[in-house]
Order: sequence, then structure tokens, then C-alpha cells
Amino acid sequence: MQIAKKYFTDGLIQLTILLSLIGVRVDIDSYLSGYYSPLIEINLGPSSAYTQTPFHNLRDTLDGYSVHPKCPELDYFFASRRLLDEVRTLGSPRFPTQLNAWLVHQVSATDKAECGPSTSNNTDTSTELETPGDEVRDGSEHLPDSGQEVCQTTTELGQGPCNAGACGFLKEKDDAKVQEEEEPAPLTQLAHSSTLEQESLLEGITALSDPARQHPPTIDIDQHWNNLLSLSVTDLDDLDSLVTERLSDLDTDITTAISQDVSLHDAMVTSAGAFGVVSERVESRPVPQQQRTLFRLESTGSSHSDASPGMALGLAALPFASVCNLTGNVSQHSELGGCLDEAVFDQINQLGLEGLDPIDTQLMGCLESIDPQVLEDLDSDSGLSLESSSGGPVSPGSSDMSSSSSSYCEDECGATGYSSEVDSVPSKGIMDYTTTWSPIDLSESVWHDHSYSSPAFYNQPSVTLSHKGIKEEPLSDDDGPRLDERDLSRDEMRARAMCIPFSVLQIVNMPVEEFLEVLDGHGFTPEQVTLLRDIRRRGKNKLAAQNCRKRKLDAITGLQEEVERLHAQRDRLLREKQLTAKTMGAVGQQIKQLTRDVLARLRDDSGQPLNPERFTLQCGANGRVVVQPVRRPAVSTSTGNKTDKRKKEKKQ
DNA sequence: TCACTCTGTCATCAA
DNA sequence: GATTGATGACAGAGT
Repeated sequence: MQIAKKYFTDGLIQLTILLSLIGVRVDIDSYLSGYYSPLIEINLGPSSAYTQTPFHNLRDTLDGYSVHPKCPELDYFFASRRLLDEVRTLGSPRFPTQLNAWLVHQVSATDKAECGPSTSNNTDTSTELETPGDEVRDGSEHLPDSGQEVCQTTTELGQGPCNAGACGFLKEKDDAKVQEEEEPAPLTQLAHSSTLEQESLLEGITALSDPARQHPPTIDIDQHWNNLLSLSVTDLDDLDSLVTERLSDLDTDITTAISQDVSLHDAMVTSAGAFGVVSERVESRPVPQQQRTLFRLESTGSSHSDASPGMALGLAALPFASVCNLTGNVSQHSELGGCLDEAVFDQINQLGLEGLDPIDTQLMGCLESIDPQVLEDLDSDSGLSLESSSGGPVSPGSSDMSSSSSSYCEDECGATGYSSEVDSVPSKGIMDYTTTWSPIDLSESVWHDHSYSSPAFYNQPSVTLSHKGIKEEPLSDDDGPRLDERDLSRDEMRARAMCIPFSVLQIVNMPVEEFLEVLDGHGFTPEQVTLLRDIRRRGKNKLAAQNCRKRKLDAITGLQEEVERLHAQRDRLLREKQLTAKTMGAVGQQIKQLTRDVLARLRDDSGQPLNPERFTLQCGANGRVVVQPVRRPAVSTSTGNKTDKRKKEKKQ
């Protein structure tokens, strides 16, 4: 489990760093401070580490239906695209980036006409989408003017910065081939090629949109070949309007998918679109946000069989959403473009999708097979803490302490503040692993307090457990008499051997007056009295030693913090000193310059400018500025002469 | 086996 | 003077 978590966490951190480099925001905090335990997250799949932006949820939940990356509609969609690629390999020139621009234009046109401001969620993208499509249609030479990063790649034929986004969507197989076939093509061929892709894409969209036409995951390749090859030019001419019509139906979904921020999951979807990898999709059931984040990447297995039209529409819109989402960010980080994204997406797919599923299943199975109480016990047993033996297992009602002892323990509690403080903190690390979880600092969960004054200590049976009690079974009401002799402390065994009818706890914690009465009123032998005094003294001293060590540790911690604070203060003062020196130097230079300027404007009695080498400006205490002659080094030489005279006098 | 930590105990001092 | 708390030192057990 630890290995799995480490594996997941390391990968997640690397992934987050990479995504941050390309401008994708990932909310790691939500993972770190998540409502659910990382344990549960491992079991149920990575969750909140993946961004929970509203866009993410909106796009994942289209018309209330969830979209799963493994649903057959996606397979069909990308299979159609693969078929399109096969068709293009037959000889038609391929200009994938131009096609992409054309499609984006179509989306924007319909979107602009019907939805208007609804696309303003992403200003960058909407601006790009509002590019006049005529420029794109007129020829490839207009594409770079469209203002889109996506379109700019047209002139570069897929070598531009949009490899990960819109271009990458069509580029999985084409990059190498397109670069080989960089030859000018007639516009008709271009339109034909574009239309073919539209047809293929639209066919996928239509198929996904129509629940009656849902295809099984396995695709009849021959049928698609026939469909694609049987397309006539006249049929293709009608595709513009058809695509526009279809896309107008999608615009709502598309616009909801447009956002400035791209979540990790968005990147995964884009990855699927760009590289043909069908990633897992989000399970967007109408569950609370916490649970939604928890189950975000949980595999839904075959649940996609009941995919709805809205779901299919969402799937169809995904490539466009990916284009729109990544364009803004990729344009800002174009230099990191494709290779980085590819690495990121590959890592996403390897990390989140392939590796975690079996782990999740195994861990969930293991966790479910474990009794929660056992988990509590395991977690609470740090291997060092003695609280489990002295505190927890003993119920308050199990005390066999006499009423007199319980009457004075209240007074003793205040004398040992550390003990009561420790007892006030629950020693159980996981309160309820099914409901809440908070990160546990194990160093804080380990207590070595054996305080006699703790409530549990008072409520214990008349048995003092040594530190061997770490591995002891929890005590029940009738465990006391059955305890093995080796479980008793030395003082307890001595007391039993000497037939002393008081427990060590009682002896230690009773007031001195009562203790003296006990010594006097029970007719103890001198040996018994001595033992009683020793037991009391050792018990008191033990508490004192614990408190003393606690104070010592606190003092050490405080001193360490003080040292760190002083180091920081020293560094800050040094920086201030350097800054001040730099400022003083600059001010001195300014003063010198100003002095030269002023002196250059002044005239002496003969009307000649004052020599800056011989005069200087002196600012008096009253604020007046006076011109003073510069003191010659002769002054220093005179002082030097004086010192020389002194030296000579000393020699004499 | 060794180093380290934790804990109990003793001795001592001071209040 | 007795009691108690604080603390250094030591030893044993456990890791």
C-alpha cells in the first residue's frame, strides 16, 4: 500500500510539474487536504489531485450524462478517424492543420450565431474562434492571418506549436507523411481532403449522437471503407451545411467546454484526442463534490453501454473542446509544445489509467477484508507508545480503585500538566477511515507518557504496567487478576510479595496526609513501610522525570526555532545592509554630480566658474548650503607629520 | 553486533 | 526535618 501510494504520489508530483510547465493548472492542494484519505484514494483511484475546475465538471457532465473514456462511442469515433487516415493515404493530399482551422471556424461561426456571449468563458479561445472563416477557406496562405495558433501551423504543415492541441488531434499519423508530402495542392483537393475528414468526423459525431446507431466497440472496417470510398463529390459539397448544422447542435456542449484553465483531466482527454489513446473518462454522477473528485478517474468498466445521446454529443465535442482549451495555453508555451505534452500525456495514461486500476482493485479488496477495528488497533500501536496499555483499552468503569483513591486523584491531576495534556489527545490515528481522514503526523502520535496522573492511569486496576506493556492485550474488567507476573512492575511485585493491600497507583497518588495515615494505621512492618515509601518516591520521581524530559525537549525545540529565527533575521539584516550600501553609493554619486553642476554654474569674484576640484558644497545644520574650499591632502600630510613626530619622540 | 532511543531509577539539590 | 519537584546520570530494554 505504501509503495502504491508512493508510486502514485511521485508520479502525480512529476505530472503536476510537467503540467505546470505547459500552463495547465493542477490543484494539488485539493489532494493534499482532501476530504478522503489517501488510502481511500488509492483504493478508489486518483481523485482530487486532478483539477476540479467548474469547467472540468461541466465538460464531463454534458446534459447530465457522464462520458467515459472507454465507452465504445469513443472507440468508434477514433476508429473513424483512423479510417480517414487510411483514405488519405490513398493519394489525397493532407493538410490536417488547415482542416483543423476550418473546423474551428465552423464551430465559431455557429457558436457565434446562436450562442453569442456564451463562449466568453475563454476569451483567448473565443477570439480565435471568431476568426473569419472565409480567410481560411480562401486558401492556406490566409491561415496564418486568422490569429489562431492552430492556424499558424498551416504554413508550417504541422511543425508549429499546436502539436499538442488542435493539430495534434489530427497529427498522430500524419506528421511524418505530411512533411514528406509538402507539395502545393489545388484548393479543390484541399477542400476534398478537408471534406473527407469532415465526413469522417461528422459520421462519428452522428453515430455518437444517435443512440439508435450506436455501434459496438468493434467496428466493421470494410463497411466504413465502403462508406468512405463511395462518397461522391456532390455528397461532399453538402457537407458544409451538414457540418454546420451538426455543429450548431453541439455548440452548447462546446461552449461549456471552453475554459481558460485546463485541468489534468482535460489534458488527458486532449491526450486521447491527440494521440489516439482512449483514456478513461470521468465518472460524473450527481454525487457530492468530494465524492466526485474521489471517483473522478475511477474506471466504470462496462457502464458505458448505456451511453446516452448527450454523452455521445459530449464525446463528439471533446476534440473541439480540447482544441479550444489547449490553444490558449499552448500558444503561450509553444516552445514546450508537442514533445512535452506527449510525455505528459503518456505519463498520465500510464499513471492514472493503467497502473492504478489493478492496484485500486487489490487495495479495495484488502481494505474491505480488514476489520475497521483492526485498522484502528494497528494504527494506534506505534510500537513505542505505552498509551495503549495504560490508557485506551482500560475502560473507566473497569477501575477497581477504591473510592478513596478516586477522591484524591483530581487534585493530583493538576500537578502534572503534561500528562493530562497527553491524555486529552486521542491516541488513535484514524478515527473513522470511512468518513474522515486527516494527515497524521506519526511523530505526534507517539507518546511515551506513562503518567500516573492521567485519568486512564487512575482508572487502571491496581496494576502498573511496565513498558513491556506495549505488546500486551487490552485489559478488560477482569484481566487484572489474571495478568502474568511478568507483566507487573517490580514495585507491584514487591508490594504483592510484601502483602501490601494498595496498588502502586494508590500509593503514589494519594495525598501525603492519607499516605501517612496508611503508614501509621495499618500496622505495617518497617520493611513494608520502607517499601511503601520507596514505591511512592519512585512513582513520584518517574512522573517528575517524564515531565523533566518533556520540558527539556520543549526547550530544545524552542531553542532550535529561535536559532532558525535568528538566522533568518541575520540574513534579512545582511540583505538590508547590502541594499543600504548600494543606495548610499547611488546617492553619493548623485550628490557628486549635483555638486559639479552647481559649482559649474557658480562664478568667483573674477567671473570664472568655480573649479569643482577646489570647492565643494556643504550642507549646514540649518539647511543652508555653502560653498567651501576642498581640504587639501596637506591636512592629512600634516597629521601624518604629527604622527611621525610622535613616533620619533617615542623612539627618543 | 552496535548505535541509538526510550524509560525507569537513583542521587542530589532546592523550595 | 519531611515532602516534593527538578534534574543529571546511569542502566536496561527495545529498535
